[in-house]
Amino acid sequence: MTRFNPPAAENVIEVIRQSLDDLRKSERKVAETVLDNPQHILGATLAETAALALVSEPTVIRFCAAIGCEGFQDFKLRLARSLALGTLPTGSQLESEDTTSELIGKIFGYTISSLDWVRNRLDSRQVSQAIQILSNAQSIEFFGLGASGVVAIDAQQKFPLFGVPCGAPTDTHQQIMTAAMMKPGDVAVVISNTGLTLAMIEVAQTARESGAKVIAITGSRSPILAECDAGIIIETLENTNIYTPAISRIAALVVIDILSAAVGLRRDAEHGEKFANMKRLLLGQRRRLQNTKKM
Amino acid sequence: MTRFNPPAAENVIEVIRQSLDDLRKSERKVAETVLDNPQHILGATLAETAALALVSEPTVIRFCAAIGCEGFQDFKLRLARSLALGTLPTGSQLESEDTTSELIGKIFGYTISSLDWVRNRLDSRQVSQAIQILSNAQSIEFFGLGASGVVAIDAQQKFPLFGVPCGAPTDTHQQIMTAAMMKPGDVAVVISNTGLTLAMIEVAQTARESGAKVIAITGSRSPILAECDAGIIIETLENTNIYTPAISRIAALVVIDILSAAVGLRRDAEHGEKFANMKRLLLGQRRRLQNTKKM
DNA sequence: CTGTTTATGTAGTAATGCTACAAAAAATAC
DNA sequence: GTATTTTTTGTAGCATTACTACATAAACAG
Repeated sequence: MTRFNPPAAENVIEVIRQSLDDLRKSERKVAETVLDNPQHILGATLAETAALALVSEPTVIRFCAAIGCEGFQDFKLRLARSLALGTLPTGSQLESEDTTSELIGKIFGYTISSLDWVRNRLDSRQVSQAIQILSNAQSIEFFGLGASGVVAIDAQQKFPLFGVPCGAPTDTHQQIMTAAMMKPGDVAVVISNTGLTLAMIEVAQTARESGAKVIAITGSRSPILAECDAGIIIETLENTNIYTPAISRIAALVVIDILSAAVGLRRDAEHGEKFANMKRLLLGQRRRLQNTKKM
Repeated sequence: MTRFNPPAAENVIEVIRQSLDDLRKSERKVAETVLDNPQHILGATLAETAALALVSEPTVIRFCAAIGCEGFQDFKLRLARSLALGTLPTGSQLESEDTTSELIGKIFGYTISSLDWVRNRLDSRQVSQAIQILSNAQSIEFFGLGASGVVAIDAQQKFPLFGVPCGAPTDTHQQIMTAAMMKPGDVAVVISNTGLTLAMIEVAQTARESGAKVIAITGSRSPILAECDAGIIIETLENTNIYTPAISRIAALVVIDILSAAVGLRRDAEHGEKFANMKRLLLGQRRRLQNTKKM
């Protein structure tokens, strides 16, 4: 009776992909048909789906049961939910005739669905490894150029909140100097979307030679990983359109959020209380700025 | 026959809310029932929904038609899609026992649904106004501190791609100086999540006195708006949890994407071709960095 | 090759969504 | 205020749809 544990679904599409091997031959035909064009299945009826997969209707139903759904209807609902994110960017080619509302919808939609895509491809083991290293860091330096430089600066603003002193030098000379001055116990986080930028590869090498641990955050399985102790790959869907928002930097910011939250939670017991004060100090800063104003 | 133009749906829940006034009495009962507990309707059948709203089944169907759906099934699918975003953050309180996978899921989920929230509350007229001003700018200066400073730097990296020279001074003294040196035809974009930071208010005033147009990007209907020619309010849901990702900076980046894309599209005819070159130059820059390396 | 298990399809059933029509309510005209 | 039209809502029936019991076919073991 029991074939395998029914995967408690959240993202059906992902579940189907993972269950592919456990399915029977004709059930797999259904699975492939669904994966091939999920959007179309949404509009289709049970009979149509069966015809499309060249199987009988009950097989489709058994397929639904196999992936943990109550029935075909339930399956379609879950599918709709999964597709809500993945579907958003359809027809999101920006056009100069677009109204502002359309532009807002398209760019937000594209950003949201891209983030979903990134999430599904993020390797939690890579992230765990990075957290492990960061948790034990005495100090952290973030390195990046261009858009990745923005991410580095952002990270440098977040981590101190959890009791880790850190920096983010912005120009290549400062970066190499800082990397050269690092010492065992320190951690260097090198951010490079392409992973090809030579200046960044060099920073990674230098930091490592100085005895620091090196973590890379990059957009693909790129050369820079060879110079690092841990690497987080943020896979974004390439989009050649000029006006397309650069999703990689936003995805990287979210990863920074994850890392800082994880490190923060680990240090919670020790530094948790300090945070409330920090926030009050920041508030005070805003007041004090008024007095030091006119240069 | 024709009652009102059927709203081409995207987010059904939003459509329902907007259509409330145009609906008939008993259709509105259905609408309210759905809005009251959309999650429950997803699992319900047509008959159940009708019973819950104390109306007949055809009324429910007419309701579906009125909000632009093909029928009850179609309505449920669209509802599922809308809810996919809105439901994500449930139970996303971060806990120190969370596994890395859970952490990733929660933070991405929170970010995604927050962006959806922001999108639904963004006033396209405010954005249009900002686009209008930016399109005519001779040069643009972005101002921000802390997390907003990161956004300013990001913006300063994007806009030049579309033919607008710009800057983003980072410390308060540079900011005031730059603001004081601006001239008619220039545009200052002042980014402040709180909208209370005095240094930023001052920058806005100074820039305006210099004859520049001033645009504010802020988190609420805040005092800084009084000093500006246009304002974009990015409403984010406050979350007091320490480790919660700062959604406002990410939302602001998306807004920057929208603004830059819009301005870019407007200048398309003139500057569109230049972009391809720009990208090639950037690639070359990566190579050249190797030679200038060792300080 | 035979018996057993597993996988798939056929045929029928219950229920679901939908439509034609009628009743009721509201609006308008006189 | 009544009559007539228009609009709104409900009733009853129909066509489809999803699903289930059973039978057949395929795979496998001995």
